[in-house]
Amino acid sequence: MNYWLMKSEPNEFSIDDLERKTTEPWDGVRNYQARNMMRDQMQLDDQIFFYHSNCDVPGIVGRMTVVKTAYPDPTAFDPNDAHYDPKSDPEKPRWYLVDVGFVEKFSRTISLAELKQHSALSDMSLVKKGNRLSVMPVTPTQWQFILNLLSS
DNA sequence: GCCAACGTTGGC
DNA sequence: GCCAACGTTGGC
Repeated sequence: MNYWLMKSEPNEFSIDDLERKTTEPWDGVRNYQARNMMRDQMQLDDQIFFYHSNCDVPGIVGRMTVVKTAYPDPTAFDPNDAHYDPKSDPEKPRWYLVDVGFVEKFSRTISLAELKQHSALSDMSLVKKGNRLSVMPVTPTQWQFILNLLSS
Protein backbone atom coordinates (compact mmCIF):
# COMPACT_ATOMS: atom_id res chain seq x y z
CA MET A 1 0.00 0.00 0.00
CA ASN A 2 1.34 3.38 -1.05
CA TYR A 3 0.44 6.93 -0.07
CA TRP A 4 0.16 9.86 -2.46
CA LEU A 5 -0.91 13.45 -2.80
CA MET A 6 -2.64 14.76 -5.89
CA LYS A 7 -3.41 18.36 -6.76
CA SER A 8 -6.43 19.82 -8.45
CA GLU A 9 -7.64 23.34 -8.93
CA PRO A 10 -11.02 23.50 -7.17
CA ASN A 11 -12.34 25.67 -10.01
CA GLU A 12 -11.80 22.69 -12.28
CA PHE A 13 -12.47 19.79 -9.96
CA SER A 14 -12.89 19.99 -6.19
CA ILE A 15 -13.32 17.57 -3.29
CA ASP A 16 -17.02 18.44 -3.35
CA ASP A 17 -17.21 17.42 -7.00
CA LEU A 18 -15.59 14.09 -6.12
CA GLU A 19 -17.94 13.56 -3.20
CA ARG A 20 -20.92 14.12 -5.49
CA LYS A 21 -19.61 11.83 -8.23
CA THR A 22 -18.06 9.20 -5.89
CA THR A 23 -15.39 8.21 -8.42
CA GLU A 24 -13.55 10.07 -11.15
CA PRO A 25 -10.95 9.41 -13.85
CA TRP A 26 -7.97 11.62 -12.90
CA ASP A 27 -7.41 12.78 -16.46
CA GLY A 28 -5.40 15.58 -17.98
CA VAL A 29 -2.05 14.91 -16.33
CA ARG A 30 0.61 15.91 -18.86
CA ASN A 31 3.79 15.59 -16.87
CA TYR A 32 6.06 12.58 -17.25
CA GLN A 33 7.04 12.23 -13.61
CA ALA A 34 3.42 12.34 -12.52
CA ARG A 35 2.44 9.92 -15.29
CA ASN A 36 5.15 7.46 -14.32
CA MET A 37 3.94 7.34 -10.74
CA MET A 38 0.35 6.75 -11.80
CA ARG A 39 1.26 4.22 -14.47
CA ASP A 40 4.03 2.29 -12.73
CA GLN A 41 3.50 2.57 -9.02
CA MET A 42 -0.11 3.19 -8.09
CA GLN A 43 -1.92 0.15 -6.82
CA LEU A 44 -5.53 -0.58 -6.05
CA ASP A 45 -6.57 0.89 -2.69
CA ASP A 46 -3.54 3.18 -2.42
CA GLN A 47 -4.41 6.17 -0.24
CA ILE A 48 -4.33 9.70 -1.66
CA PHE A 49 -4.57 13.17 -0.17
CA PHE A 50 -6.71 15.54 -2.25
CA TYR A 51 -4.97 18.93 -2.49
CA HIS A 52 -6.59 22.15 -3.69
CA SER A 53 -4.14 24.34 -5.61
CA ASN A 54 -4.37 27.79 -7.14
CA CYS A 55 -7.13 28.99 -4.84
CA ASP A 56 -7.73 31.20 -1.80
CA VAL A 57 -6.47 28.65 0.73
CA PRO A 58 -4.30 26.02 -0.94
CA GLY A 59 -4.09 22.84 1.13
CA ILE A 60 -5.17 19.28 1.80
CA VAL A 61 -8.94 18.98 1.89
CA GLY A 62 -9.67 15.27 2.00
CA ARG A 63 -8.83 11.71 1.20
CA MET A 64 -9.42 9.34 -1.70
CA THR A 65 -8.23 5.94 -2.95
CA VAL A 66 -7.20 4.32 -6.20
CA VAL A 67 -10.24 2.42 -7.47
CA LYS A 68 -8.84 1.53 -10.90
CA THR A 69 -5.17 1.21 -11.83
CA ALA A 70 -3.54 2.91 -14.80
CA TYR A 71 -4.98 2.91 -18.30
CA PRO A 72 -4.48 5.27 -21.27
CA ASP A 73 -5.91 8.76 -20.83
CA PRO A 74 -8.70 9.06 -23.42
CA THR A 75 -8.68 12.87 -23.29
CA ALA A 76 -5.28 12.83 -24.99
CA PHE A 77 -6.94 11.40 -28.13
CA ASP A 78 -9.84 13.86 -28.24
CA PRO A 79 -9.16 16.93 -30.42
CA ASN A 80 -11.98 18.75 -28.65
CA ASP A 81 -10.52 18.21 -25.21
CA ALA A 82 -8.44 20.91 -23.54
CA HIS A 83 -5.76 18.28 -22.81
CA TYR A 84 -5.62 16.88 -26.35
CA ASP A 85 -2.14 15.73 -27.33
CA PRO A 86 -1.73 14.89 -31.02
CA LYS A 87 1.53 13.14 -30.18
CA SER A 88 -0.23 10.53 -28.10
CA ASP A 89 -0.87 7.63 -30.48
CA PRO A 90 -3.72 5.31 -29.44
CA GLU A 91 -1.48 2.42 -30.55
CA LYS A 92 1.20 3.64 -28.18
CA PRO A 93 -0.41 5.98 -25.65
CA ARG A 94 1.75 8.63 -24.07
CA TRP A 95 -0.52 9.55 -21.14
CA TYR A 96 -2.11 7.42 -18.45
CA LEU A 97 -4.48 7.96 -15.58
CA VAL A 98 -6.04 6.17 -12.65
CA ASP A 99 -9.58 6.32 -11.34
CA VAL A 100 -9.93 7.70 -7.83
CA GLY A 101 -12.71 7.17 -5.30
CA PHE A 102 -13.99 9.51 -2.60
CA VAL A 103 -13.18 8.54 0.99
CA GLU A 104 -13.79 11.63 3.07
CA LYS A 105 -13.76 15.39 3.09
CA PHE A 106 -11.81 16.66 6.09
CA SER A 107 -13.54 18.77 8.73
CA ARG A 108 -11.15 21.55 7.81
CA THR A 109 -8.52 22.44 5.21
CA ILE A 110 -4.97 21.64 6.27
CA SER A 111 -3.45 24.65 4.58
CA LEU A 112 -0.09 24.76 2.87
CA ALA A 113 0.91 27.45 5.39
CA GLU A 114 0.16 25.03 8.23
CA LEU A 115 2.00 22.15 6.56
CA LYS A 116 5.06 24.36 6.15
CA GLN A 117 5.20 25.00 9.90
CA HIS A 118 6.04 21.40 10.73
CA SER A 119 9.63 20.26 10.42
CA ALA A 120 8.34 16.67 10.25
CA LEU A 121 7.06 17.53 6.77
CA SER A 122 10.03 19.53 5.50
CA ASP A 123 11.08 16.68 3.19
CA MET A 124 7.80 16.73 1.30
CA SER A 125 8.33 18.25 -2.13
CA LEU A 126 4.95 19.92 -1.65
CA VAL A 127 6.37 22.41 0.83
CA LYS A 128 9.49 23.10 -1.17
CA LYS A 129 9.85 26.20 -3.25
CA GLY A 130 9.14 25.88 -6.91
CA ASN A 131 7.52 22.49 -6.65
CA ARG A 132 5.12 21.92 -9.52
CA LEU A 133 4.46 18.21 -9.43
CA SER A 134 0.75 17.45 -9.42
CA VAL A 135 1.20 13.87 -8.22
CA MET A 136 3.71 13.05 -5.49
CA PRO A 137 4.49 10.27 -3.04
CA VAL A 138 3.84 10.65 0.69
CA THR A 139 5.68 8.50 3.23
CA PRO A 140 3.65 6.49 5.78
CA THR A 141 5.12 8.69 8.51
CA GLN A 142 4.10 11.89 6.76
CA TRP A 143 0.66 10.45 6.04
CA GLN A 144 0.03 9.67 9.70
CA PHE A 145 1.46 12.98 10.86
CA ILE A 146 -0.89 14.89 8.60
CA LEU A 147 -3.91 12.86 9.68
CA ASN A 148 -3.00 13.63 13.28
CA LEU A 149 -3.11 17.37 12.53
CA LEU A 150 -6.86 17.00 12.04
CA SER A 151 -7.46 16.06 15.64
CA SER A 152 -5.14 18.67 17.12
C1' DG B 1 23.31 17.00 -26.90
C1' DC B 2 23.30 21.88 -25.61
C1' DC B 3 20.65 25.60 -24.31
C1' DA B 4 17.67 29.72 -25.26
C1' DA B 5 13.02 30.60 -25.72
C1' DC B 6 8.72 29.67 -24.42
C1' DG B 7 4.66 27.94 -21.82
C1' DT B 8 2.76 26.44 -17.48
C1' DT B 9 2.22 26.01 -12.56
C1' DG B 10 0.83 27.84 -8.49
C1' DG B 11 1.88 30.68 -4.29
C1' DC B 12 1.46 35.16 -2.93
C1' DG C 1 -2.05 39.95 -11.68
C1' DC C 2 2.81 39.15 -10.81
C1' DC C 3 6.55 36.39 -11.26
C1' DA C 4 9.86 32.58 -9.80
C1' DA C 5 10.62 28.02 -10.80
C1' DC C 6 10.50 24.50 -13.68
C1' DG C 7 9.53 21.38 -17.86
C1' DT C 8 9.41 21.12 -22.78
C1' DT C 9 10.55 22.32 -27.41
C1' DG C 10 13.30 22.91 -31.26
C1' DG C 11 17.23 25.13 -33.72
C1' DC C 12 21.82 24.43 -34.23
